[in-house]
Amino acid sequence: MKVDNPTSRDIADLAGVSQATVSRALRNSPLVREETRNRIHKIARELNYFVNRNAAGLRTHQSNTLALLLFEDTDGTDTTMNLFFLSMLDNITRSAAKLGYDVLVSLQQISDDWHIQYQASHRADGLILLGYGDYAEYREKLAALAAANTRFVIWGPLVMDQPGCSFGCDNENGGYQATRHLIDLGRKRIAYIGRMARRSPEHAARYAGYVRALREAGEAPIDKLRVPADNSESLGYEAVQRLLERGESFDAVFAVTDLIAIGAMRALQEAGLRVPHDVSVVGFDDMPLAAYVTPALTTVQQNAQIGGARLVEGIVNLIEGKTVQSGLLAPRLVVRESCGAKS
Amino acid sequence: MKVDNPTSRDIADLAGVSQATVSRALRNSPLVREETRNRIHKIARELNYFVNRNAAGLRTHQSNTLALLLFEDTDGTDTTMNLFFLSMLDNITRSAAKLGYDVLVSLQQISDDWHIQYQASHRADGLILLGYGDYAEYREKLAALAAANTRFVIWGPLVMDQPGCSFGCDNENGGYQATRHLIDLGRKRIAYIGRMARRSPEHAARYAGYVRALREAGEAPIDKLRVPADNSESLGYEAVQRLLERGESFDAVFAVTDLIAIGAMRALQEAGLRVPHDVSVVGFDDMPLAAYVTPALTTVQQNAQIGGARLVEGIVNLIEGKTVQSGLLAPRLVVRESCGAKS
DNA sequence: CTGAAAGCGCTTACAG
DNA sequence: CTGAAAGCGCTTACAG
Repeated sequence: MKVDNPTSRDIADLAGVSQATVSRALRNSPLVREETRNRIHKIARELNYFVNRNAAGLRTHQSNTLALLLFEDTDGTDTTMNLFFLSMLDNITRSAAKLGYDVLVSLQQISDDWHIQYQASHRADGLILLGYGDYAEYREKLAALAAANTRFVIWGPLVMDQPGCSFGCDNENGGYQATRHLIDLGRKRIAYIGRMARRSPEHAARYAGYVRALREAGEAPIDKLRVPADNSESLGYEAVQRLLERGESFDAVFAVTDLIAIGAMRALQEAGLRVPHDVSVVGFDDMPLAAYVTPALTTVQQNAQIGGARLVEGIVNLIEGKTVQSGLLAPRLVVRESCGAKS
Repeated sequence: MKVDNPTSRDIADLAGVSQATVSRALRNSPLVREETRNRIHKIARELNYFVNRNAAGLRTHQSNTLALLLFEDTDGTDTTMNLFFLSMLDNITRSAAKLGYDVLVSLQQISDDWHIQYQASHRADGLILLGYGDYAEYREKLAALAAANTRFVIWGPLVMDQPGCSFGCDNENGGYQATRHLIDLGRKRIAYIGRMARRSPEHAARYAGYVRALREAGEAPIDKLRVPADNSESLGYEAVQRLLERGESFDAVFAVTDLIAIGAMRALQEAGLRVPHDVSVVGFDDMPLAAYVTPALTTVQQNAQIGGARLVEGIVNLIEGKTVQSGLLAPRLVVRESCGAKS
């Protein structure tokens, strides 16, 4: 009665039916009589039997597995994204489990050789790509994936003509919400710190939202209040220093990331300016740190929960041969202390 | 020349050899003549051919996959662990990739039905278990896994008679280092905030290290300076308040986690005590937040990098039929500002 | 060094 | 409702 590595044939012998019937019963085929089915399930449970996925996969050409490829920034210091990805991972595995998929995780450098092989080797039925990187390089790889008929969805900005299907944060909307919040608080001269280049579409979109909010309020963006900065605390710090040295007058800062915002606050405070009394600061990302800095940072939060679910839904639909529309998810403004809305 | 879903047979036809030779060549068997091997590799590359893992796995009874099971605390609020796990995940996937294994990730509730099936279904060759939870429940599940002949390694405390093989932080040593650091700075009355119950072996071990350091310095632990607290900021805060209300005199706090330490610092500062001038504080975990609080927290850091590598090494050895010894990894004291060692 | 052949454990048309 | 049979794409003893 005890079999070491039971197969469907062992179950069949024990149940006195054919192996085919066992296979049908375990997949809950309506073709099998209920009594028979129950008997087979019972025996399988007793023997700790589980369908051999390799055999099933070989037969059906499916793996019921999604490959999640996480691309890391080359410098490796950007923990912000990692933290966001973690909650994504959490939500992706949950959503995938609900739909009967396992998740294979691989951390990659953008420069790595690419992973057409996940699908070609039947290890995964489709790919989910997460991670920001150099856009130009990224794009070329996506084209290669598409050319190889690989099914994939991307988390990231929606870009024209980009191969494949993507979901991402509506950065323009987020930039708008952040700026609008400052305007509603009566701020008049709002500095922008961050990149604007086409190579970083998410920053560009946030900037576009900033401009839209200003325009809507009848104002124009002020060039002198725009300081380019990559995503780091020290660059945010330096950017504000530059603004102060130049003697620009401003009563608010929209920092394109939380890290930049935190550096900006440090520079302001060192210069004797009070946040938010003298200058309001908004960030973007809602990294865990944001709630703990002083004053607690008001910022824009991407919705990892819905994002993860959408990605899984998207790739599973692609796997099932359905058409999938790219889409954007509206972020949420998290109001804390750094703007003076609460006091 | 273009084949849609090429198999080894397609390669064989193109190369004018048998399918068996293709299989051998692709696995770099020395049996195949070099010239033949190269020719086959070239054709495979041109066709974007990758070995069907299901077929190979079915034949060899291997999946070359590790299942990483992350157990979450039931309350779901404990981001500390999640952050640590993320860096573990990173290191685990890297180490696994080096040894030719993929990593399947699944987030689980301790209460979930357990996953003997990962191995039984040939989806994974072995399991890596990460996550703290109710110890008694945990243990029962481990016994079930062991009974089903599942290969697994655990990240966690080393416990007597625990089924399976485990690697973990040497918490006793960490508690010792933290306390020793305080003693070396001249602190005399060192409070301990954290649990001590047998149900949380890691806290108990940290406490044991605390006691050892005191004893070594010729002191005895003072019962009145010991306040039980679970892992949260507010409980750390309350613990110190209680200490202060009771009028205990103390010049240092060893908090069994960073979150507790941060709450403790808040309570001290609100009471008008200066950290580290009046009271030194050490934490444990080195969560990302630790570097950013004021004063920056001195704490004990687990080595996720080595930890991840050891787990992978361990499970792969088990898979290969080798014997594996459980082991502990010494943590590292990260000296920042909260103890006064730097000033 | 290479080939013919068996077989891993399933799923699913086909036949009854 | 059930069974006999084919076949998914590999790996590997066996034979030469």
